Amino acid sequence: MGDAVKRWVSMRLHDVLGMSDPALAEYLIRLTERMPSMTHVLAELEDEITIDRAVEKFIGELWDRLIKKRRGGSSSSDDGNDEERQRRRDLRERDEYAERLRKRDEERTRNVANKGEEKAFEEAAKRLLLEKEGREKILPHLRVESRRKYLVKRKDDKLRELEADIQDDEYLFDDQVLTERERKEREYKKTVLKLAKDYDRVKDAEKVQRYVMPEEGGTVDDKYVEIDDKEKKPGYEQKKWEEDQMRGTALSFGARDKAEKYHSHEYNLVLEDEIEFIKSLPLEGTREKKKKKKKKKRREEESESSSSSEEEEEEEEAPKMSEHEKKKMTIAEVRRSLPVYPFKEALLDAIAEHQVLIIEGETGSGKSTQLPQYLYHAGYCSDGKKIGCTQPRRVAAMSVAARVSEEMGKKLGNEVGYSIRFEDCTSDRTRIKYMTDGMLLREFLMDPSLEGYSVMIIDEAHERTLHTDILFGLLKDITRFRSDLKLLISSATLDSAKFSDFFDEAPIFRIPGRRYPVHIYYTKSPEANYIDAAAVTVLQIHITQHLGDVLVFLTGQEEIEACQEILTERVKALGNKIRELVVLPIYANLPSDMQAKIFEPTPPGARKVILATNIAETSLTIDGITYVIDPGYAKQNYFNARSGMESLVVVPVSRASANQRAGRAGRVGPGKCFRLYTQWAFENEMDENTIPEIQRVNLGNVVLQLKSLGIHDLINFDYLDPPPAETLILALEQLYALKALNHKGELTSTGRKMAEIPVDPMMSRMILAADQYKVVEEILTVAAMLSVNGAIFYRPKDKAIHADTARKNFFHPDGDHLTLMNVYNEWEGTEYSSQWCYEVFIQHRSMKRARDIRDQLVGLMERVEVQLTSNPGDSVAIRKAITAGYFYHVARFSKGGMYKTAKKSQTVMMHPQSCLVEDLPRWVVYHELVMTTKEYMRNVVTIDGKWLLEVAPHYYKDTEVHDATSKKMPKTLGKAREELQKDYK
DNA sequence: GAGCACTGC
Repeated sequence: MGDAVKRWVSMRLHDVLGMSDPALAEYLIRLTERMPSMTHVLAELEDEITIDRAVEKFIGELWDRLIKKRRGGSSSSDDGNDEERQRRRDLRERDEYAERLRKRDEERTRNVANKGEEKAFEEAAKRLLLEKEGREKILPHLRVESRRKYLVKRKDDKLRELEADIQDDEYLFDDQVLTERERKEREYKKTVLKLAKDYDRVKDAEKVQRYVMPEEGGTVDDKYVEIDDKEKKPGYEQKKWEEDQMRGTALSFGARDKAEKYHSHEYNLVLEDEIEFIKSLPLEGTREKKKKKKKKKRREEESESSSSSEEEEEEEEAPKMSEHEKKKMTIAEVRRSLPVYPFKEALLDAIAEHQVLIIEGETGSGKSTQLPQYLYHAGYCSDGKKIGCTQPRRVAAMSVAARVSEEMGKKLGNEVGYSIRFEDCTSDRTRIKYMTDGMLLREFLMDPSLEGYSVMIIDEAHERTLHTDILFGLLKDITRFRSDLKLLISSATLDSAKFSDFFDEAPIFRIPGRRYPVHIYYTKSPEANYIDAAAVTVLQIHITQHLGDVLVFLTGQEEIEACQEILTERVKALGNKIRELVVLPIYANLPSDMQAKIFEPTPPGARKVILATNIAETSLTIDGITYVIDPGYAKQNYFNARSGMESLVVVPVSRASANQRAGRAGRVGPGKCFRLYTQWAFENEMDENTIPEIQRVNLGNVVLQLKSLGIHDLINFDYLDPPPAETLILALEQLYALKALNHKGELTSTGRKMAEIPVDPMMSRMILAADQYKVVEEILTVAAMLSVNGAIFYRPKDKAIHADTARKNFFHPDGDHLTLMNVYNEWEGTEYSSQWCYEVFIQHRSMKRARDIRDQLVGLMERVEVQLTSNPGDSVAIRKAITAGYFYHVARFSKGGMYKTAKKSQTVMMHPQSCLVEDLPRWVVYHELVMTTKEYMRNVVTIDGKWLLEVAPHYYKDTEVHDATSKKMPKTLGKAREELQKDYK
């Protein structure tokens, strides 16, 4: 390192900073040498000194000097110089573009303030929704209240409840470290129970059949074994130890039913119109049916042990809450009744003391709604800064914001607001802002240090969505230099220790939850056919158990339909011997009118059975579920970076997920969960937690966003759980091929624009390329339709042929992308008619979504400085634009109806639903590869091989496009990988 | 001639 440079730096430092120091000079030189761009140097310096124009200029000069030096030292060719110059010009353009964006954003935020008027209508609609929610909020409190009074009168029942409590407590939380208070509480409960039991033993137990602890060798247990012996003699010995394990959990009858009974009863009192409660009828004429299946005789016991006559008498005594009393429950009282309330002060103290705090509490503790309010009133917004709170789902962000605004007596969108895709309901007055996690990630692009916030709350962190995981790393980084920013991570149990470790041993604050006990039942032996087993269990419950709806978790549409068939068939066979059973399916792709059915109240005397996918695990909650049946499987998406292929596979769920499912039975009262696997399997075969999304998905989009945030080293980024290196490398490689990154792995101006468009990189590249071909409107339609994940065409089993012919009417000879475009355009022609959708077997909901996405993309075009051009008839231009984005996804016809990918010569097939399946073209571009029974290309267009040279000359060579036998990987790719890997080592 | 769990920007 030349002394001349050092001298020069020292001298200039005097001018710029008014001070100089040899160490500082050396530091600056080293830094500038190390950084990939001038912008990076400035970013690095930002923490230490204020960057003004003088500093910028100085660093620019220093950069130039060192670059010249670097180049002078090496024997780089003119080519290299050109490349370098081009690179620097591009970086400059990129930064200028970013600056323009920032300015535009500033203007826009200023305008937000006066758009309040148009929102009035929206507002009214939301308030209606809110009112309903408010009622739901009050309910649990009312229930607790009436329960309290009731219990004073019925000590007996209270003891039974206590029994169940302890059992649940021990089962659910035994493996967890208890606080002193919790332990004492449990001890106390046990003592009380012991006394009561002793008392009971002296007395006689003639009327109510009491639950008996297994170690005491109760009658229930004896019967249990007896029946089992009779029915399942072979294999019994082998299973015995499993049963021993099971005894601790699969018990408790009379007491449970009792509790359930009176809860339902109260519910009746409180809810009147909403849920109709029907007294459980004496069961008759169903005994022989019950015996049919062997494994669940425990439940038969229950039917025997509970006599309904006694309960009726109790109901008379239950307290009735008058209308007047109900109205007296104010919002304030509801707030005070939440489990989080007693901890308010302690919580605020802890937050004041620590910068990062992990808050552990089950859903229902009120933390999502109360915490921001506490902080708000404690003055965290006094300096005009905001409190942010992220949610993994849109509806959650919306409804929580609505509730909080109601509680605070403010108009939604003013002090309390929310921000989700397609809908920004905030103003410059907003102090408490709820948003989806992905939205906060977007916000990072505009405000990388979150200057506008004084507190950030990451809610539902245990769900570990891709976006929350990324946020963890970014936020951890920010807290290092923004000591005034408070970070709260809110999670439901289990993971909190891990979060604490990640955030440098941040303290954990525990808040108790509020959930009713759920009893877990396991099967004795594994079930070979869990669909059939689930159906049988449903019938068992229906025949032997008190009324209460049943929720069954299945993996997908196909299983749900199969199960539905079995159930209706068997119910028909049973005829009028049993009560009515209403079977309802629910999965995301089900048309919305059919989805809505699950929320309709169960008809009097009937029982509702809901067959659901994972959608019922977190995304939607159904009231009135008392029984959950969990076969223990779910479909999960895995992305294989090697093949670039996604596969949807059925896997056993994790223990965390199974517990979440069980919890769905305990929302309105005590419930039961029947697991169609053994306890041994639960404990030994299932994973503790579901593999976090970040390790299972394609990261192209995320990598681009992180790059845009100036995070260069993605391999060593601070992840809570790191994604596979291969996935990152593939993402980098693709971004390089798409010219979003240059050969040094820096973000290019194109990349910066791509990052603005909320779609996958290949798609955003396609959109930008459409500018050149003057078909932006068309490509946006294609992009929007592709983004609605394959849920456009509705294909009911009974009308499959009609649906298929309807679909064929949209076919475009050039491929599926254009077919989709046809669909959209025709729909647009009908003025977005839902009737039309219904007639041609198209899902209206998906179309609306496509329209939303398209509108957003259209709005973003100005932002990425692209003109809205259109040329609907130019199929070639449209397909060229598609190819410009998806040249990575090219396949060539090989033989025997098979294709080979241009990239890795993988054998792939045309998807049978594609419009090109009849007449296989030579060259195709596919949107995605899916692994089902075979490796299929889904959504395909035909192209001309020669276009590849025009559209991606850096990626394809002449020979590859013409010569059918060529199979080598293009050289540029190898080089790119090499270069990138070197950079990230 | 097959079959798309669920979110999110």
